[in-house]
This record gives sequence, C-alpha cells and structure tokens, in this order.
Amino acid sequence: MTEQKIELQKIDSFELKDIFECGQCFRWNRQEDGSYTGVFGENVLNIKKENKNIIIEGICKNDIRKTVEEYFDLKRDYSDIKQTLEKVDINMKNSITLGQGIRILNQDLWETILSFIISANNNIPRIKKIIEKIAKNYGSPIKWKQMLYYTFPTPEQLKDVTIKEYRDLGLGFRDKRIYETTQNILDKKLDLEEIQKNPNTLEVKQQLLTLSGVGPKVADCILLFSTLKRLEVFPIDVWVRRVMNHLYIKQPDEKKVSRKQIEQIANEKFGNLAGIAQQYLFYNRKAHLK
DNA sequence: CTGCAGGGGTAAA
DNA sequence: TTTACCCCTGCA
Repeated sequence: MTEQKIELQKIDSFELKDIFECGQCFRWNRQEDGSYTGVFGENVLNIKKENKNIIIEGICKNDIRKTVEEYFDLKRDYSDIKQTLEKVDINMKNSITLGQGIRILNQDLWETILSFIISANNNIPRIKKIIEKIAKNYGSPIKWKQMLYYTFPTPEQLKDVTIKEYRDLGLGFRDKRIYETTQNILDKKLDLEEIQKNPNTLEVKQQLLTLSGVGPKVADCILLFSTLKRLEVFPIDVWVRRVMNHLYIKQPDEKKVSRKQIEQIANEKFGNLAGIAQQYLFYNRKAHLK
C-alpha cells in the first residue's frame, strides 16, 4: 500500500470520458479539474490527461504500472480493432468517431457481478449511490490525501449482511438477489476462480445465469466488462436495442425486435468484436431518442 | 403540491 | 409471453 505515480505517453484510444462514462463502471467520479478518481481492488487512483499524456497517481497495492496495464487493458491494440470495425459499414464508422477513446476495463469479477445485478431496471446515479453505500458500510477504508475511500467488499465481508440491511440501503427488490448470489459464491455453488479458466464463453454464461439476479443482459455485461473479457458477447439493453433497430432492423414497434434477432445481426456484422462494437454503438444512443 | 411514468432486467406467473 | 417490482427523479 503505497502512494505511487506514473505517466503514460503515446497511449492510443484513451479518453477519460469515453472510458468512465460509457456505463461499464460505476466507481469513477469526475472531479472539478476534469480528472477522475476511482477505487478498484485495493487501489485508489486519480487520472488526468495533460496534453497527450496520462498521469495516474494514488494509493496502489502493487506496482502501479502493472496494475494500470491490466485494469485499462493497455496491451490490447484498439486502433487495430477500430480499423477492423470501421470496415463493417458506415454506421459503425460513425459510431467509432463518437466514442473513439474507449477502452474496456478489466474489472474484478465479483464486483462486476454484484454491480450489474444492482443495475437491473435501475438508473446510473442510483446504481452509483448504492454501490458507494455498500462499499462504505462493508468494504475496507483506504486513506489518501486526507480522504477516506472504501474498497468494494469481498464475499466474506458480506457474509452476514441480511436482506433487510440491503433493503435499508435502498437496494429495493434487488436485496434478495444480492444476498442469494453472495451466499452461492461463498458456498462455491459457482467457483469464480474456475470460470476464469474456462475458455468456453457459452458455458461460462450458462453458469452465470444460475445466479440470482443474473439474466441474459447482466450475464453479458459481466462477461464483457470483467476480467472474463469475452469480447464476442453483445449485451442488449434498451438503448442498444433502439440503436440496432434504428440502424439495421427498422421494425416500427421496437418491442417486437427479439433478442435473438439482434444477437444474430451483431454476430454476423461484428463477429468476435461484437462487445466492443456494442460500446461504440452506445454512443449513438442520443442520436436516436425515441 | 400531488401523481405518475420510466429507468442499461429479472423472476415468477 | 406478460407482469410486478423498490426507489428515485423529472415533469405534468
């Protein structure tokens, strides 16, 4: 646990806003100076961009370079990915222009599972608020610059939390789901270490779907945004459904568009990069407001 | 000020 | 396939 600092140069595809406000993460907050501060694992980091350089500093458990490299997916060549996707069609090309600075984070699997269970039928400000409360109540404190931050609690730290306590935190009907999923992980009904090793995405998805509160959309988000990092999945939420319908399907009644239909088109067009394509498409959402 | 719709879905009927 | 769901915010 030490205070560390690092400066990265010539990193392609790294816009703070694109990365932190695309909906993949919930614990990064924009500061007044335009930088972002966030907690992940046992780290509290602040990131800012000056000229073309990225400056990262804060409390970091292990070597900051390695930590950052892993978390921000720095070893992946996003310009290569963008080049491939750009060729798909003009829609994708435009979408990439809108969100060209995105990177898909390698977030802790456990935290990602709980975060996206909480995200169900919910809005981002409230999701963030709830996750912050859970961290503050059950996580471990980390002090940096006179401020206290809190890690996301481990399954063990949530072991004895009751459904009622969750309800009192404002989780609503998700209280039971969080409780049950925590118990299932503690009981190793699903072994998070094991599924990390399984290369068969469909199998892993089936296993995630056994968890309470995890349906197809949440499962895909977990597969894409965590260290599972399956770039071929295509999470379908109302916005992506809207955009996909608008661009490719053109069904007058949006609700009639089936998940299967969207998945098929996504797979045909974007193949094993569908997940990243989904993120770019997400930037199209405001262009298609009802 | 009160009422109501709707939000990055899921589980249960 | 359809419906209820906890809480919160925005808006009529």
